[in-house]
Amino acid sequence: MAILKPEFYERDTVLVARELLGKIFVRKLKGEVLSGRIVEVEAYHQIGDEAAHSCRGRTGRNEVMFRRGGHLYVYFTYGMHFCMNAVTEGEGTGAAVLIRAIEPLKGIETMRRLRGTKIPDRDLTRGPARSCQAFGIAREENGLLLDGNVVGILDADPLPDARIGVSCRVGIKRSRELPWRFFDSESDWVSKGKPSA
DNA sequence: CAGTCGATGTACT
DNA sequence: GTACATCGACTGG
Repeated sequence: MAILKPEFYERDTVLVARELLGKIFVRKLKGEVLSGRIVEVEAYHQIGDEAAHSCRGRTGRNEVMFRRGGHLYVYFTYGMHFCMNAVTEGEGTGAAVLIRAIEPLKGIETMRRLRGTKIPDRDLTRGPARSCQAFGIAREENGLLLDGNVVGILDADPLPDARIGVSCRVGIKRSRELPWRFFDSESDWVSKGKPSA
């Protein structure tokens, strides 16, 4: 399967979020390929979404979120964690899809090493900050293109609609009512985070 | 199993 | 100061 091109990301953010389920996130780290299946995502948008980092306009922190679709937006939060997003829509829009959980496929030994030995395999990637740590995603990866050079997402068969779970987003207070979290309802790797509404 | 709570840096009021 | 797109250790049942 091929790496998803910018045209995939430059569409409606909620649509892109749904279609990212089942696709394969790949990350090259020191010559090794880490990969996994995306099983949980959330959409964020500057317009009508008070929870998005972009909701009050462009700043130094969220600058990448305003680039054209197909970039990787990584941010630091809670003093110790990173989360990663795929930027969507066109230049200047300020929208992205948060990758909340991934089912590990390749490079599990490396993920175990990056996450720490006492972590059960089940918790390697079950959550946005855990996924970043398992794939070695941090500040240096912010702003990279998802072109497969260092990071990228491989196309795969779409999930049937009946298999896609929908809920409100996790860990936010503003715009909590938006049903913009999507997950593979048959996956054991979806995070345990509780929707905020 | 569920609930609570501290850690810890950055952005923003 | 305060909030934060979280996690892991700890508690009690």
